[in-house]
Amino acid sequence: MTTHNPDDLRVRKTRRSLQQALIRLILRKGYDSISIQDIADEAETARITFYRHYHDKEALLTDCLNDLYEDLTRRTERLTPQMLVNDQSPLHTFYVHIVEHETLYRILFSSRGSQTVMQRLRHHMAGFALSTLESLNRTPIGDIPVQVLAYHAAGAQIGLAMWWLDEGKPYPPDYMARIALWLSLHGALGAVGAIEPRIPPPILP
Amino acid sequence: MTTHNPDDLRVRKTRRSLQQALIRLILRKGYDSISIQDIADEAETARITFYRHYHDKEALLTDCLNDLYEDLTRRTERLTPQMLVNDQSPLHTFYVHIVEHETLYRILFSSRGSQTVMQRLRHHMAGFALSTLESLNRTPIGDIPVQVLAYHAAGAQIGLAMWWLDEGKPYPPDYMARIALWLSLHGALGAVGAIEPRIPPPILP
DNA sequence: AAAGTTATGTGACAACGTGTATCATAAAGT
DNA sequence: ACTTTATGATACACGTTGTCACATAACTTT
Repeated sequence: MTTHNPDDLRVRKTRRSLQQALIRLILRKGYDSISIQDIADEAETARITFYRHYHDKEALLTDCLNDLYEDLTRRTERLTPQMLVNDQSPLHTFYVHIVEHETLYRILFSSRGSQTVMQRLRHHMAGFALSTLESLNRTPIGDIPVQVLAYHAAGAQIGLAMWWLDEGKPYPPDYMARIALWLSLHGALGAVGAIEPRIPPPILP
Repeated sequence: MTTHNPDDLRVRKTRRSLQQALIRLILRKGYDSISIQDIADEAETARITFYRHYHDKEALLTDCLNDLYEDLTRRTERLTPQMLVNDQSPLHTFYVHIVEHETLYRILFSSRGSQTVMQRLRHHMAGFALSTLESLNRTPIGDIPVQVLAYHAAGAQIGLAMWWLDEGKPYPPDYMARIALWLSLHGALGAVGAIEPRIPPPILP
């Protein structure tokens, strides 16, 4: 496969066409049933041109998702301690992003969506959780691994967002963002007002 | 497609062969590169026989995973308040189950796993969270919807388990079960020892 | 155990998707 | 204007899919 020059106008135009074509096709008929020929037709380009830029469908999808994540990351700001209690949290950005790209998120979350997407999203959210933890400027007690903390929170956010879309967005995005953050911070016992007794965390064996 | 009698010995034998063949093949060469012919060869049956029982590869995989899910449901018990602080929680059952069926869970959690089964697993975990909340015998403060609480916790558990398998099981199952439950109960602020000030939950708009 | 029923095996088929090759053409870069 | 390079058109070999009849084997029923 010839290595194309990414700065060439033709190359950039072709790749952008292919990416947008894939998005449109995913919205129209789901990911799995899409063939390379479909993408080429939709992008109004030759099938062989696809192979000159991407090895397979997954590679193109990855390219698209990178853009989506870049867009999300660009908007996501670090969480400062003061921001923990107001509406300007990165989770708010997340929920607004979901609303803006609702159809796409809906398909990615559904049974027709790709699990690869979810995995990437989980890593992304875990990274956000890690930086949030850093901004708190405290280390976990009881030798709780930070990774455990991060992926616990990441899964919680994604699972909640999936439920929210499934149910047809029963609550507004800003409420979801605040309650989601609050729950991750204070836990279920905080939610039921059972603040005592505070049981110490399990110790690593 | 002829409707086969599931009680017929030949049918049960064939389906079992196909299921086991798929598992073996996934172990050997991954899911994506497996063709129907491969499955038929491995199961020592004719290719057309596959089509007489399953519509496609995904259907066979779903069948395998449904069995897994049923097995987990059978073993999962309600969480009593006393069980919250010891090792006998359903989460312990969950992690032991993952270890026992590690290969299948890897598939389920991987990029090619079925999102449908994942969705069912999420609902299952959410139901478990709901019954846990009931056993606490307290209602959430600040009008927090119980569904939000449940799916927040469910996502956290599944996300954490996925990370744990991805990382090659860096901690023992019983530690994971206890830390997972503790984190859902006490939250991230509990994990960093920041118990005050206790910020009240957001109010529904 | 014999007769009837039903699942499986064989071999073949068209349709489709994939990946690659060649050569001419168009569009970019210098 | 000249050179370089990406794209388009066409074709090919190959593997996979889904579906036929028809014969045979295995199971169920009496």
